Amino acid sequence: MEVSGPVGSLLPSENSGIELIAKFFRALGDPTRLRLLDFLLDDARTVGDCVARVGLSQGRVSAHLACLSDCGYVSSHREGRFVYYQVTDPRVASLIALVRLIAADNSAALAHCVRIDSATGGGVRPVAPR
Amino acid sequence: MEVSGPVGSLLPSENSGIELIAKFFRALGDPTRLRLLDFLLDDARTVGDCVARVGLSQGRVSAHLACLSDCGYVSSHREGRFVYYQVTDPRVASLIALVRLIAADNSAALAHCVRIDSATGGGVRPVAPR
DNA sequence: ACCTCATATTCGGATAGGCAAATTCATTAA
DNA sequence: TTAATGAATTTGCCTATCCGAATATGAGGT
Repeated sequence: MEVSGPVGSLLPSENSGIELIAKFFRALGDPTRLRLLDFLLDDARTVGDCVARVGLSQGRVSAHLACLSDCGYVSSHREGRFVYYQVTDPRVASLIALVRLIAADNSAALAHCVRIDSATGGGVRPVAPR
Repeated sequence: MEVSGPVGSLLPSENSGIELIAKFFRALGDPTRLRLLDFLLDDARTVGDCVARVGLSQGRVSAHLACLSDCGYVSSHREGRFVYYQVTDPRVASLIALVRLIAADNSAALAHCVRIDSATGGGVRPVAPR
């Protein structure tokens, strides 16, 4: 095994590993999931709480939470009819904080980046002016 | 004005700010861009270098680099006919390293998360077995 | 068993965003 | 100016993923 190069790669050597990291980032690439994550940093909350918080349909919120859970950003436990979700890994907060810092220094350019669209999402939109 | 809650929010209060953070994450949610970023951590490279590295079309690579640039992950400078791209913010490496750590502890679940698809992309695919 | 409430999954529809190929723009050499 | 080369943009196509609404599943109460 190599003793490690001068700088080497920060990424897994296998394609599947790189794809996982990308997936992991994509999980945080949605405003709703970010809001949920933020909401779940302090306390355990039920799906209903989350629905009230973000204002989307129950089904959609449930799916978002499942996604965050699959990716390991939150953990969940059932209590009777309720399921509680919560961020348990303290590194998650660090991650968001770090990104906030970096993004803050580039907010102007970021805002104008059209290669990644800031759309509202795929939902019901008024008309789309051609 | 509030003096700040017990923990408060890690996110911007404005929707537009949250959307920016999401955008920022989405920029890293693509395997090709991750590979490029990794490639650009050590030295400045031309678009041609990057094309050779990732093996995609020149146009696609150029667009990916522009995206990374817009988001502030890399900076660029022209030298004659060549344009060099490079990661200049050391926090970018920290960010990737941190995510690697967190993702590593959840790789099993992450790999099975179907809510975020690991697809190869929209390009030319052999056949797709119905 | 049956009903109710909370959560999860499925369905149909629309946009974001990835890819290659072709085209255009920019810069330097003849 | 014209040709050559590297990079950026446009075009057409295809998949990922968002959304709400409807439906299904799980747990507790009657």
